[in-house]
Amino acid sequence: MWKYLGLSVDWSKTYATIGREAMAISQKGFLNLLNKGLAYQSEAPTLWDVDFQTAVAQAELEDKEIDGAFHKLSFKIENGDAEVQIDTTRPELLPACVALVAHPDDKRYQPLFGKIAITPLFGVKVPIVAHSLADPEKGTGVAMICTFGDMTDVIWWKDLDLPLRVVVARNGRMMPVDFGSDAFLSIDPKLANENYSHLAGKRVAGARSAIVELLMQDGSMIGEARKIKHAVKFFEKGERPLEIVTSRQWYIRTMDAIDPLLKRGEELVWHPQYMKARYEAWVKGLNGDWNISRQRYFGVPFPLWYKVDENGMPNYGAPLIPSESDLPIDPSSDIPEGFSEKDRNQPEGFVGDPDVMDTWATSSLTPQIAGGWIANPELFKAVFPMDLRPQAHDIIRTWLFSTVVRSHFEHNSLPFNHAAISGFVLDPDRKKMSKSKGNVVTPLPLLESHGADAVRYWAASGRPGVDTAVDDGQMKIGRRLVIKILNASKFVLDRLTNPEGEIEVPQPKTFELLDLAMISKLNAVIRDASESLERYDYTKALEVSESFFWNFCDDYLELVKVRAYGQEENPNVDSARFALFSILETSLKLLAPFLPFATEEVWSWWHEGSIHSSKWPEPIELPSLPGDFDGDVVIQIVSKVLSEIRRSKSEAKLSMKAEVTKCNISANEYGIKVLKLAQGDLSNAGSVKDWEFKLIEGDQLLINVDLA
RNA sequence: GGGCGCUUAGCUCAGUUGGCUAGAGCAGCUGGCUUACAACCAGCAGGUCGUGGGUUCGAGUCCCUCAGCGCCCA
Repeated sequence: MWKYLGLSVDWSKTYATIGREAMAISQKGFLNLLNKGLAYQSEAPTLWDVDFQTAVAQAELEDKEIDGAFHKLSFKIENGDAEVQIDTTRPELLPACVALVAHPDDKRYQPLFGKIAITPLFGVKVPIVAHSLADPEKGTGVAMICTFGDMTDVIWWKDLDLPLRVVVARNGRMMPVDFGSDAFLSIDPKLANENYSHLAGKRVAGARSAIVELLMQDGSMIGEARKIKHAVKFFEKGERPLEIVTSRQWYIRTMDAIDPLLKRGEELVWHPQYMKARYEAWVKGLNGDWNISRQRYFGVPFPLWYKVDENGMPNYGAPLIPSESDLPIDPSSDIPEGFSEKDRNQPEGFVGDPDVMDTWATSSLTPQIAGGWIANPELFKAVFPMDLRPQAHDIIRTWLFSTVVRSHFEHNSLPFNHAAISGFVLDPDRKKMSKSKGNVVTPLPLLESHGADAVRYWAASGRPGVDTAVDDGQMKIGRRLVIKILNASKFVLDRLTNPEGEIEVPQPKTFELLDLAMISKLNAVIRDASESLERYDYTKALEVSESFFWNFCDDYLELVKVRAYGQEENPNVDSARFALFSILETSLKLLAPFLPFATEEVWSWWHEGSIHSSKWPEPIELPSLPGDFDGDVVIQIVSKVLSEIRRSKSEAKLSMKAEVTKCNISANEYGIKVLKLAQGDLSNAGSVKDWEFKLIEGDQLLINVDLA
């Protein structure tokens, strides 16, 4: 497909993010972080997908609005008859309740702070506490704090130094719990365990309906559940809300590096510039270190083992680290130095780290992988930091961000100097494509029906950062430009072909004003297109080149056509042919990045090598325009007269070939000078038999056409 | 709820630091076989620049308000 598109790729320099090389680089990168103290492991509450059975990082989260319901529960207060009512969307976590919380300024509940409430069904004593994150507007204003219902529970647990009561297992089921044990002290363990037996082993959703029934029977649920919509965290690929579990995970210390990472964002040149804001918003919004552990089968394993003590407990504090030259390793099959396979998973032996790395932990090293960080240090030195990261805007927070993080820590530099952020390709109705909607337009059929040049022409009309709909019309215009190039090239080259069939470009002794003016316009286009490309404004570069070329075909080519045939008496044939050739050759080069196949085809008509490895055009050096003539103005004046002649014929519904008996011009001295110099070409192009010039003051150019 | 972007002709889009009567292509309409091209050419018509204010001699452009659309995030 890339070849079909005409991408100029060095196929000897491809890379993959799976395989031994990528694995070795991921592991080396990780070990370097570990050595610098920038990677650490911690036993902490982690967002957990119960279906994928793995931890999930902040970058992979997605909030989804789902249906939920508030359940109003009544808690008794110790030593008295008073009650307090709470609203919760997750009644099944009642056995995990560790406290009740209200806002410190909430007058309704201030008298309760410091008192003890007793959970219904389970008889667990929980303190009533104050915290500013409790929302007085939400439900009754009192929330129950559980292990862990959401990220706010984690904050409360940390801030308020609360105990843990884990009831949800990593598989998403209610785990066995013994009420009466230290963590689950209850005033009535027998009843608590009896109630819990209805929940144990059930999935969260099943446990919810079971406990609602128990609460109704018990009388501690007030009224019916009230349906609400609320935002819940999901793994972006997951189908069930995330749970929060406590587990051992590896982290990269990004939180300490927020300021330097913001500075990296400043250093990077963004195309378009405003995309930097996305990066900055993401970095400023980070709320925890980057969790790179994943509990999956497939992935790059952490290259570590742990010694196991005599009781069978791994010593996570002192991992056994392989030497860099042994990378990549797989701790589940490779053996740390000083041990043998029979020591695996044995007391006094070792155990491999069971986890693998987040895929972004590898993708964040793509510049290192592509640059041959380990295998080809010379190449790496030459290409790193890279010039350009091209990518779409949706993965600024993942791919771009994580690559910047790794490069910052590993090399103290940016991974690339420019980031070109593209928009999405939308379907023809400007809707985002998605597999579920079935509106995906794949590139290959487009390429087959319109041709690669036409598709590229359309694609180039999408400016950096701007979403672009699949547009058949635009591709047809590209197609038309391609055909125009072929035809115009044929005409120009035919004029330059000598009897031996070779292309011969004459060096004129003198130049016609019109030819010089056109070349000076071309020079301006070269400068404009080059500058635009430097700014990554490829759309502008295409636009100026295309409109110049179209103009060249419609006006200039018609004007010099007859002269270029070389049949007139004493016309400056060489000047016309030289200009035609120079303009064509340069236009081909200017359009080559956008229409690689058509331009290459034409190029091959008289060249051996590829146009794509030819030199980018520079302004053509020529004798300057005589007197005070300005190229733009000259072309403007001549075109104006030509188009006036055409308009007259069109209005008279005549053929363009129709004869003009006399063309009457009123212009200032400058205008008349220009037109007299271009008179021959204009007469040819407009079939004008006679001219009359009248000198007038001012800048007006009046044209009166007498038709036969 | 926050951030960013978009809103200009029927459609797709240009429009630089504010500066002549707001541009292009497509579609539409009227014509034309013209020795590169009818897969083409010429011409014509088409806009209250999303709304409402403000700054200015002057606003599509700068500032504020509101509305609609889109993306990202909470």
